[in-house]
Amino acid sequence: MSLTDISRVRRFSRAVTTETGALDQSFLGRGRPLGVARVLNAIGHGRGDVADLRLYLGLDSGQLSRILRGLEEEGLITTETAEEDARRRVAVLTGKGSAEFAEYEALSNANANSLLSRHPDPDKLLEAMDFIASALTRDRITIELADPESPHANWCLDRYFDEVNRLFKQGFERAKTCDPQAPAMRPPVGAFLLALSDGLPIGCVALKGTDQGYAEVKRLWIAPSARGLGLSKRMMQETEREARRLGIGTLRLDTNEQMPAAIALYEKTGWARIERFNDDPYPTHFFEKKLT
Amino acid sequence: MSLTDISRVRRFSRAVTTETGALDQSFLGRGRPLGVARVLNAIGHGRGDVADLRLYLGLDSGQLSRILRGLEEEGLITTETAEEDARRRVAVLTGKGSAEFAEYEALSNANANSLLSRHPDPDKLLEAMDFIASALTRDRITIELADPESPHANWCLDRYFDEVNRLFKQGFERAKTCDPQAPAMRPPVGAFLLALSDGLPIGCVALKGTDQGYAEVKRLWIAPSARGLGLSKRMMQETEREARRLGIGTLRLDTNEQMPAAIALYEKTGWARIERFNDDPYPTHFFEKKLT
DNA sequence: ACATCTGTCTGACCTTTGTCAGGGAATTTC
DNA sequence: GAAATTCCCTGACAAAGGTCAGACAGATGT
Repeated sequence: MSLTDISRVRRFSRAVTTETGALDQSFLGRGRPLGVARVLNAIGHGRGDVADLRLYLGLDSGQLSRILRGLEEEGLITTETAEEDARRRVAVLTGKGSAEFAEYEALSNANANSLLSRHPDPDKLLEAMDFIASALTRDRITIELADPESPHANWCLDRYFDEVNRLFKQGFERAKTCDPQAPAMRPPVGAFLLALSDGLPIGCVALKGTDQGYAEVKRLWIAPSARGLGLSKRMMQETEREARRLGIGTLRLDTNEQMPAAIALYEKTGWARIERFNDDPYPTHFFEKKLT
Repeated sequence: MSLTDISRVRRFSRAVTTETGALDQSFLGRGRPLGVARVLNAIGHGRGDVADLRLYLGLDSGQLSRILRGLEEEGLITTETAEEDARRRVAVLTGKGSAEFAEYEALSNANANSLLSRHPDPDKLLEAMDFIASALTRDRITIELADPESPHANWCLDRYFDEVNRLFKQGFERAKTCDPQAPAMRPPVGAFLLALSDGLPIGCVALKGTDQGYAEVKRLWIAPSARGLGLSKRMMQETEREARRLGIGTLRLDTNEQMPAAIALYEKTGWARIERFNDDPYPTHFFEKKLT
């Protein structure tokens, strides 16, 4: 790695710490020290569990305990013992606490908004941010089962169709293809998987159950910002695992010659070329994989 | 601005603070509090002036004074009164201090390096980082006079020629064009300007003096990561100001039809199309501007 | 039933950071 | 040359962050 490259990284990190340092400042606008504000925000984001908080914020048990007591005295939270284990405690926002949390959220949003609107090309800035965030949190991307009609799923599918439409010379109409119905992508016949990075969806894949002895893999999509991280391979592995769990023995999929990266992936991971098995006008290549 | 966009910005900022938080941790590996380490590093980077330090690090005068005394007791720095103003003090690294500073630099470099080498496509990551760093530090981009043969200038010029070569279908050979000689780009006949963002060069422009009653604007280049920020306009304004300072009354420039953005800029900022005034094979458009 | 482990809380203590008023020396202004 | 200003230092104090040993209650294993 050349020295210039390193100084580019360091310039980035200086720029970002200066900026996000200013972002931290916004937390101070409400007369509460940073540590306390961070704890309040973490609780607001659903991390009420004390042990979880300690881990997440890297705080000493004594320190966290004091901060929690302080918040309790302010009337912003209450603490209850957890049901499943009476040693553990869980912090919960009171009404006043929720209002205060909302104020912090508004501050954060306003900050993000002003950062974005100061830039002449916000879309490009967002793309670069997504790319970097995906790169940095790569080790923390999770793949989870989701409902095919949930907002996150729809967000991904919309992007998928947009992209396919742009890619195919002849265009792509959702009505003409065999778009799987939601029930076929739900257990026990099928599944829908989302890749989440820090809570935001960055990829999806569907497993569509059929009554013909096989299931189809469809709608594999990875956000542009998350490509090149080996995520599609992970998604496919998870899909196979899910298929096994559902007792499915044979997987099929179709794809188009204009997606060479996808085709290469399938060929590298044990999929076999087969004859056309449907009359969808868009796909040109057909694959099958037996699960053992 | 949509809520999704805002959550994308916030995801970025969380990802980055987690990562650069870990980077700050590295400063703690040497048994010194963060504030002290920051001061030592700033001094190592040439910011020895006490008033400058205070401004740069945002420290209270009392606090900085205490930190400096601490570093002095450790034998890492000495402070001297400035020559030009005996009230001001300047901190200088001792031999031991330089060694310590070098250790911090090595830590930082190793950190940046590991971040980069963990990524499958470091070049793309660097580009995204440059883009964001330029966007965030936009208000702090400075334009300075530089020597046309300095390393920074050469770095920019190399990139300029690379890019022109890629842009022109017929290619571009530095030998065939009228490449101005360095002395023509130095005062008192000409100038060479660099755009610096946090010390790194991100653009250049040359003012080439001639003995024919006008000067030529040449080699206007902005790093891809810094485009769209209105920087070329600022560079051209600075060039005109510099020309006035040198007593130049007429500016000329040539450009190529394959650079529509540049042509649009010239037309919008008071340049007039004129006849070809040289026999350089590459340019297709010629402009002139009278300075009043 | 007993010992052991786990999760949280408390109190004590220290370091670091943040803030402010005032003093002394050098410089600038009039 | 006197007054005002600028720059750095000092001392005092408060707030916040960090660390640790021990107490207590609940969970777990034998």
